[in-house]
Amino acid sequence: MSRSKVSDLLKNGQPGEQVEVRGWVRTRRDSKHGFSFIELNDGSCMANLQCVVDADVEGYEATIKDVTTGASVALTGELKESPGKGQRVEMQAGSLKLLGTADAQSYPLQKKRHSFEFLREIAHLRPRTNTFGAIARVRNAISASIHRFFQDRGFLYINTPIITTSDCEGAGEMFQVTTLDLVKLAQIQTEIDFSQDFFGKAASLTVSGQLEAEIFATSVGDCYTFGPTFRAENSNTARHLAEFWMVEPEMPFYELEDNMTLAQEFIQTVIRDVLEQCPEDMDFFNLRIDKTCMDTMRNIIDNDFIRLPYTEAVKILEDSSTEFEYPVECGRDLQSEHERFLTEQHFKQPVILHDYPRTIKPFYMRCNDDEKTVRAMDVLVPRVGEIIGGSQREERLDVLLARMEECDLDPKEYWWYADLRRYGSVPHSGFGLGLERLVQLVTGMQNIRDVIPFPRTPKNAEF
RNA sequence: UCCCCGAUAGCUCAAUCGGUAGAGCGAGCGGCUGUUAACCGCUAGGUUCUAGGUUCGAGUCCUAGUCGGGGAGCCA
Repeated sequence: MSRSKVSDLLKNGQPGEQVEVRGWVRTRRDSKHGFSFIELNDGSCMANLQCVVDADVEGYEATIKDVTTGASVALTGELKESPGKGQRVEMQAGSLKLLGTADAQSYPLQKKRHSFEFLREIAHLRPRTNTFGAIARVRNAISASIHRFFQDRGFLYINTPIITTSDCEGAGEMFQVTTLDLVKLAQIQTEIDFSQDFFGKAASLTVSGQLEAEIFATSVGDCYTFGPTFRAENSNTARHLAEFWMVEPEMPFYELEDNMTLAQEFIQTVIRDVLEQCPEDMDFFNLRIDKTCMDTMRNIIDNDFIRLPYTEAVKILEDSSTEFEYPVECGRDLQSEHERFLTEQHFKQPVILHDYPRTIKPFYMRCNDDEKTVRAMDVLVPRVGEIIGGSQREERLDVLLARMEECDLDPKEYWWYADLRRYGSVPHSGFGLGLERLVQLVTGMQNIRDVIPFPRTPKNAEF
């Protein structure tokens, strides 16, 4: 007999079927009338399979005391209509085999609610809980949907490098990558000679695949990257990770408006897919994690995102009667509280802010004719804030070089990036979406450390 | 990195003015039960985050540190 998955049995299993299941015990309830209920979970879905094990079942006597929360077991038996409430079918076990024990005294996961802070300390066991199992399934559905969205539109999936020697892409502090013997170098005080290092120059982990993606956008056409990204910022918030996953589409012949349209369709399509594919997990999040979760999803799916120029956003904020801790000032970046006001209170739906002051944006964004703003866009969503940052790229060589100078960057370091404007330059656009922030948005989870299996943050890389 | 708050049983928390360390849940044992957040009784379980200091006496006050939470900055 081959192993069935619990999700399949609960959905399609018919009374009378002989089946085998394997998984981990969530809880056991004994009846002194000589049988036990075992709630078995194998991670395939939120729900457990209730298995009724009579005392005369093979393996019962010898093992039932060790069939505790967390233990792994294999069960064979017959599916039956369940007389009890809470499940359509259950298993009447014919055999019980204990695969691995879990000492009840020391097993950290109890039959009770645990705080997310505590579960973070046992990240190797937290996927066995309802919440983290659901997050894993939803995150998977999101990732698959992301690929499907782009593949359906003929985008090429491009693998951009993890290790880079472009030392300043204007996107934050970088993790250095080296094979130099740091212990030895610390003992003899000397200048570091990076020509002796593995790549012959200083190298780091990537903070973005955008510049490389532009190479492919201007050759093979629409493309996207989807991979890990590293920022060595000492940021300690519920929205930042040192290692996170980013999706970066890059499209030739797209202007900013096209970019905004793609961003909206992208988010809406992925959310629609998740609602369709993970209904039970989403019910759980809506019930236990964030009661407004489903309403927020519906709202995002059903409405066009608001498109709002930066200058008009400033006006709205200035005209509002709300007292902000930090005053709104044209020419400066908006504070989190301002962004939250716009998306959570004023519009109550996603907002795409665009055409920001050039002084607060990176060199590669396309300059507007007003010489004050650039074709940048940020997609803001309720509760999570900025989920997408993107722009139309500067395709005019002279303007790009001038902007590099303005930003104190050495054009020599970006010779190949400038070449793209030197030979067959075209208007193009792209954006970056933080995967974990999207998972946060969909699940309602408050802390980004809980929507990635193994969070990396300052002072934290245990698992 | 900055501001505020916190760290006490396996987990979540309480402990008045500085005076003998407490509950619920979980666990063990027993009872009851087609149960499903099961229920009832009993039992065990503590270097009160770390290092100093004040005091006759510190979980409680002071200093420094570590880690966590909320907010801010950086951003996705």
